[in-house]
Amino acid sequence: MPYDPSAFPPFAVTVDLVVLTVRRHSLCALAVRRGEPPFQGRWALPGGFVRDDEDLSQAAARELAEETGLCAHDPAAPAQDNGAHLEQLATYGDPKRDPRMRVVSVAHLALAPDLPAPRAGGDASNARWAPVEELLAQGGYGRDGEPVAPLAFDHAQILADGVERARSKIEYSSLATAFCPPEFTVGELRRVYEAVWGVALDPRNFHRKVTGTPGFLVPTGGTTTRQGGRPAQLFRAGGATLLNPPMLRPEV
Amino acid sequence: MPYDPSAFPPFAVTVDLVVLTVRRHSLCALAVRRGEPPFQGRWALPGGFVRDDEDLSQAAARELAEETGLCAHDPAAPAQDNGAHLEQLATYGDPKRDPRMRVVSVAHLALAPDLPAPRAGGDASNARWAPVEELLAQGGYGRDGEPVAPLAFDHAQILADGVERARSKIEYSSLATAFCPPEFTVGELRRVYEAVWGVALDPRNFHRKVTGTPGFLVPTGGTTTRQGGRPAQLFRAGGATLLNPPMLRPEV
DNA sequence: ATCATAGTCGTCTGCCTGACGATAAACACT
DNA sequence: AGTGTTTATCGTCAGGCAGACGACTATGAT
Repeated sequence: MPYDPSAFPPFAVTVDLVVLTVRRHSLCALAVRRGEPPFQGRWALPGGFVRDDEDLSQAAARELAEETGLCAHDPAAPAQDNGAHLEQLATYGDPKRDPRMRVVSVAHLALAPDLPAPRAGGDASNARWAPVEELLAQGGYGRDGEPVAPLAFDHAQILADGVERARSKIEYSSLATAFCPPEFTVGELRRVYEAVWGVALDPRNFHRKVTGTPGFLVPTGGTTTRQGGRPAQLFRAGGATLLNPPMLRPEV
Repeated sequence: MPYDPSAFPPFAVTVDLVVLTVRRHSLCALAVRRGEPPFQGRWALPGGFVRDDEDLSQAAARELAEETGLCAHDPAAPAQDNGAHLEQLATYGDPKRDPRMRVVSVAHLALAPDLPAPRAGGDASNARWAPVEELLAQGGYGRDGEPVAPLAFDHAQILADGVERARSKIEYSSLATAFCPPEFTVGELRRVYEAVWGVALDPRNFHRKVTGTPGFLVPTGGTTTRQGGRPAQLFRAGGATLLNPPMLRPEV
């Protein structure tokens, strides 16, 4: 049995990406327009086939670079120059999830700071950042009132799972800094939490919390006034990845 | 491109299982002995190919039933008669993880109460419960002094990831009850936490904590004395899946 | 000058936690 | 029957953290 290729059914394996960022106070995901059937013209998550000699994380990093120009952020390299956080999310393998053939998709979650306009093979009209509520509003209407078709395949489920992962993971890890530029203020970090969780946080308690959690933030010494108001201290992400004590998400 | 099978490399897709239980105060995993190369005679995690018409979770549930006789516990069914908790863990797809061919393995994590001896296709000598430290002690020695070979393939990594998932998930979810029989005492639940985390917990504070967390435990009215000492109240798992406030794992 | 905006520092109160004393109810001895 | 051992359960107390919120600071806009 071991070497007989007929002993197991062949699968296609893909990686799909949930790329999240925070723009204009709302959590947005990268969506690309499908150029071919099935689901031609519909929005979908970026992704593609895993190549013959690639590891899954390599394939995800390659797709991420192709779609956004971002370098995947190796967990071992804390200096996040232009790197996004990238981690495996979950794997989706319903026999009917792709009408053409049996496809197993290993979804990955990427978190990136706010970026300029996306590019999908150089074609800007086929890729965009969209608020996740808009992408998940099945058959609803977008911000400009036009009807929005649901995402292709099972990508709505994948996106929902990715958003939920991000929401819960910024609670007990320093992952929220992956949404920020290399240097950021406490207020910018707070707006990340507010956008991802969709809640308002008390600026004073938030400030006390994040500056008091060891290893979360290290001051750079500089200040900025890019938000208006009194100048704010600039910070970099500290070495800690697990927050102790964790940030607490307010009750529903 | 869409319908051309030559456009993507074919993969074999398997499910591997990390089946955990608590026996004799220690966290144990199910291991099976490989009967064929590669890694013939070595211990490995149970698993097998995903069939053509199966979803990944169905394949995992089927393998679990074949190896242990357990029914997979659907998250929607809170009554855990003889059902184990089953959830997807992660997917492993290094091109060289199987020397024969390109295999992507979707690992699943199963948590079960203490069971009678395992069976692997009816052959008891080819399946066993082993303490996870023993299985993870690369090239170390088992409890009876005989040398232990490391697990086959990348199964040591998969097992380590599964154990870590279990350790962190019993902190903020009611998953620890999946290690207990349908009715159990606070002391039995505490010994689960102690075995999984490998720490000693204060019985008084633990009792206050779990009985005070809403939805975690519901008293059945009965008592038992199977642990010796004063009779203890019996409880069933409550409906809550997420614990608020969470259990706190003591510091390192 | 005045206002609006955003940041930062304090205070107070209630809740949770860890440490630990005390009591209760079974069993195993003598 | 009495005594010790084991496990379960209840209480107390001090320290720490979180939410609510007042106060003050430093900038730009009018």
